[in-house]
Amino acid sequence: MKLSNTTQRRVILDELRRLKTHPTADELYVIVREKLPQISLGTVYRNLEQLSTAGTIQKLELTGKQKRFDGEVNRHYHIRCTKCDCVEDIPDSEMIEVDRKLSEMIKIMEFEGYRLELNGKCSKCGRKR
Amino acid sequence: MKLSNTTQRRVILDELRRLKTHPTADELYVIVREKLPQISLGTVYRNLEQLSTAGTIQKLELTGKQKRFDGEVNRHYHIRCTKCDCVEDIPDSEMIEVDRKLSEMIKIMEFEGYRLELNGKCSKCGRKR
DNA sequence: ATTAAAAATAGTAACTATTATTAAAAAATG
DNA sequence: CATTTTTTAATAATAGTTACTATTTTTAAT
Repeated sequence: MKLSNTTQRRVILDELRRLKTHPTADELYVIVREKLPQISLGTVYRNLEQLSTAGTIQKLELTGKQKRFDGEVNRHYHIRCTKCDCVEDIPDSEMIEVDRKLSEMIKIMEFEGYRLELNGKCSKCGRKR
Repeated sequence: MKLSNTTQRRVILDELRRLKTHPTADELYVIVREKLPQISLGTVYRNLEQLSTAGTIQKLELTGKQKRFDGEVNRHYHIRCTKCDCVEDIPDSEMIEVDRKLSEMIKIMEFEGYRLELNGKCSKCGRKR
């Protein structure tokens, strides 16, 4: 499936990449409407789906009923804040050891992958670092 | 909030504890209807919610749109099968090292918890041991 | 046991997040 | 440019779950 170059898709992707908040589809919809007031929510959903299928963005299935999207596709970990409920990246440096241990385990035990979500306070809500 | 002792609640809890399949609410509804044909789906949802709030059972938020429930409340890990889509327990023995590394990390980094979901083939679909 | 108060039920409506449909518009292809 | 393909906005439909309500069941206090 070939993705054409539409204004809507370009703006959706640009805004998602600009944001570091891992927005839900409807949060992104509100943002994108500032640039394209007549865009429809369905268009946002469809494009996020297409872009994640194409590997251009990442769909996050974290706790909570809404899916979230991430413009950064390289593997990294997320923390869900137990106070404000936001989702934040965790610096890779903090995860090196765990990451190695997990990779080792999935290899030995013939798993195909894993999904790890950390819970705690985000940097705004008081996580030190 | 005090939970009364109703037939419905008792059957729901019994059946959930008997099953090792981590059923969704509607799967459990089908099972429970064999004992109580007139029970309503809402009752199953409500009771699962109450029981998990009370800590008597566990609500699992894994990949996929439906929540699953587990009669076993002690911490243990789950694998979601990439072939048949079922959810299976992983023997604790296989997870000792990872578990220790994760516990250590959340302590050092001031996380409050984590959620780890493994992906791979379940025992029926060909996971070796 | 009787009864008043509290909690739970079945049935159904409502809600939320997401996906599908469709006719019209835009983009790609030649 | 003409035509084929893809995308869009608007809206309807769906799936999973939660809320509402009148009635019934359970509990607690006589």
